[in-house]
Amino acid sequence: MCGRYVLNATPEQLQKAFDLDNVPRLEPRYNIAPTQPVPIITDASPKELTLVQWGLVPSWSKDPSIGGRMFNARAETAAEKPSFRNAFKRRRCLIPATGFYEWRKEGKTKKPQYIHMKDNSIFAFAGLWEVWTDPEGGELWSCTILTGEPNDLIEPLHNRMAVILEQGDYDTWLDQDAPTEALTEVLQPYPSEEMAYYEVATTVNSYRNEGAELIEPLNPPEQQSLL
DNA sequence: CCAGACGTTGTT
DNA sequence: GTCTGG
DNA sequence: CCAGACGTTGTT
DNA sequence: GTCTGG
Repeated sequence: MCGRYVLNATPEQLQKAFDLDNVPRLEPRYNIAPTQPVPIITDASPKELTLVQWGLVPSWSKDPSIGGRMFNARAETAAEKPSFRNAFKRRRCLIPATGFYEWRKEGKTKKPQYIHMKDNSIFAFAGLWEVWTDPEGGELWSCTILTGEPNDLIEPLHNRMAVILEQGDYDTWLDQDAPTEALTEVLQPYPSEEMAYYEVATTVNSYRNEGAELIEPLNPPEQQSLL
């Protein structure tokens, strides 16, 4: 699954990876947490970044705070669930990232692991987005990250993993006319061979902490083999 | 008919 | 223990 | 995801 | 908004 991630790409990387028209200046982020604003690429405006809250608020919600617990949606069921099905049909998005964290349970303690592409390239989570309107007419835009089966790399860490899209599947995912079969086709576990992970300090546990040091390897000697 | 939920993860 | 907030 | 709160009344 | 449960 995915409850904390990293986006420290340059504007050039973002522009190139997603073929954007223009890219706003973005601070590098090493500790993005649910409820925070995140840049996404929507099917409605695929040539630009859109800032939305991470944590999908269904349009019919009475209380938008529900979004705080809607930061993931199961890929297997999102097309049917009342909270997600409309978004699954018409409001899909790419959520750019350069890495994410998983907390591995070791006895009583949880140790954060930083997972990334071996070549440190930028990638995209498969996401859904939604608009919620408050009684005064103000709009809250939000998104969620789909989860699916883990690949062989992540399987020892967790029984779920965020869905990462192949670059060649971006267009399909954002195509509002794509048939359901084509969509489920692209929601496969990302190839293990292209990914790696290592343990990091528990500093990342608090969302208040931020900075490049959060993705520094802990215990570099014994972790080298994993890189 | 109306009331109440609508979600995921992980753990038991 | 469980909910809320970031 | 983890961290942190978890409550009310009345007064400023 | 729409489905489920009573």
